[in-house]
Amino acid sequence: MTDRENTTPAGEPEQPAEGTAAYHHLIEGRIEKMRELGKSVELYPYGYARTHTSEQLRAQEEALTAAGAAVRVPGRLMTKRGAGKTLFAPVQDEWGRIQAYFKLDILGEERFHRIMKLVDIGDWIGVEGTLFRTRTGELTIQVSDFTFLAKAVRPLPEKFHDMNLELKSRRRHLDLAMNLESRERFKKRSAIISEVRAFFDSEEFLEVETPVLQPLYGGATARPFTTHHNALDTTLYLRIADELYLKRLIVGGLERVYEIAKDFRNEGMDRTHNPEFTMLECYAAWWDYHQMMDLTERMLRRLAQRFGDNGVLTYGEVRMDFNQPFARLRFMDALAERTGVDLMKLDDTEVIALARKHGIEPRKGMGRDKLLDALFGELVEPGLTQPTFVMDHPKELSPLAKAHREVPGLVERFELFCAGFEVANSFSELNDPFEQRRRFEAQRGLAEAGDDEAQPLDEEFLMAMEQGMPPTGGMGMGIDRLVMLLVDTNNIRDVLLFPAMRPERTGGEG
RNA sequence: GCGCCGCUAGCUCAACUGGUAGAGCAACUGACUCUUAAUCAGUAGGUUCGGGGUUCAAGUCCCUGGCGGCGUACCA
Repeated sequence: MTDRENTTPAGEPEQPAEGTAAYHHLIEGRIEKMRELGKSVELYPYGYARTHTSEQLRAQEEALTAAGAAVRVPGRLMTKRGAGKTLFAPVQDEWGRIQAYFKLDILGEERFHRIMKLVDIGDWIGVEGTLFRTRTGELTIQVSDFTFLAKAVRPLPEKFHDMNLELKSRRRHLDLAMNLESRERFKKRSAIISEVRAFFDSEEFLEVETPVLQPLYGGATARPFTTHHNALDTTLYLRIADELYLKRLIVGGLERVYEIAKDFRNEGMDRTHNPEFTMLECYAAWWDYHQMMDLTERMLRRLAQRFGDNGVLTYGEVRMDFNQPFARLRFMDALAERTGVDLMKLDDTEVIALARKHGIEPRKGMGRDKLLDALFGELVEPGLTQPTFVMDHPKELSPLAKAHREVPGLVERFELFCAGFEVANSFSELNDPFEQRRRFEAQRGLAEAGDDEAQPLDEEFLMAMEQGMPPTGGMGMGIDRLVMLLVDTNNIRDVLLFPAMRPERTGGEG
């Protein structure tokens, strides 16, 4: 939209600017009708005594019809199909639509004129009457009376073309009003998150909350958002992960904790990345990554059974069967298989050569292990369509993971891949404070070499670990990605009610 | 970041090698007492994203800025 739209402040619709734009004429016309309507009805009443939702009417049709029961249903007027002295108009509530039938004979001149001429598409009304089926078989309310509930001064979008993704994302209220499948998708997101909570509750995890505003960020490799606290006159960061605080709770003796919360990462946005996103993290004392793997598998299977087709999910062209035991693949084995080389035996220059051979140009600050990770992303990840655990990653990539109990240079970590993208990340958590300090120091080395995502050393976190952290397994899962998988979309904006958008402006300076 | 494509009525979109900017829906007027993308007749609605340029003439060509989509790179 342009600034034109902003010249009609919401607070004073009585005095629309004398604009030349047609938009004003549409709004002016509606305001004019509202004035007329205001002479006979309350324009903004305080509530409505509903007896049924549209969904309940369908479910209880037989009983309601037999009894000739009067029902009262509020909703939004979606279209008007007038035929002289009658009017059919579907009324839409959260659960769907119910058609209302207005008839001059029944309503009388004044009320019929009101619905026919003064109530606009988009307005909210409550209809009262009895149920019947029309000649064509549609369940309909024979309206004996109706109540005006709220005015739509601004018209809704046109009804039978799809809005584009930008409009849907920027004006989510319109998307939700016009597209019932969009509503269903977001309701499903809610149901998925509820199910995740139910799962963790059943596994006897405690849901906790940790700070969003942190004096030091950590727990992931990413650039943070920075803000300032006035009273303390200090810099604070929006968290990039919950990890370091949740581990302090483990130190404190809470043995199983989880958190579902927003993380913030100051990086590029695209089809699969939003600057703020919802993360699940969980930690369990006495567990290692094998038990976390089992937990993750149980959780995904439960979600696939509830939200998929008996444990089978369809994502684009891909069918994923979550009933079968998930594949388990070692990071190095997968790379060796795709490259034909045992990478453990290569020195650094040979790794660089191999990366170049596969089109990966080493960037500043990219160590050997980051190159391996890039190679993995390039060669292996796209092929991981069925649920697959990738295990035992190089150490440098995972400064918070415990060294592998058998293979030097690796850590006990897994990532879960489905449909080619990462769904979960987990490790046997490092709980040796001396080793943890050395890992932070190594990260500092990376930072000095130009890696601006390297993790800063967190002295307070180390202090907690020095006071004794039990053996612990941890796991993180991007909830938005999970929802994308379960609702079968490849765009994160389809699963975020209000995805980040560039602010709208009225044009450049020239 | 980079590359490609796009931005025209409230919404969805047309407009040939530069030559008077159109349609459907929405709106307005009228007809119609079982419609459902209701139908029929008529009316109105435009700073063609902003700025600059070339030209007798620019929605169209050039420059520049804004916003979006897709691809690509990094990250979940």
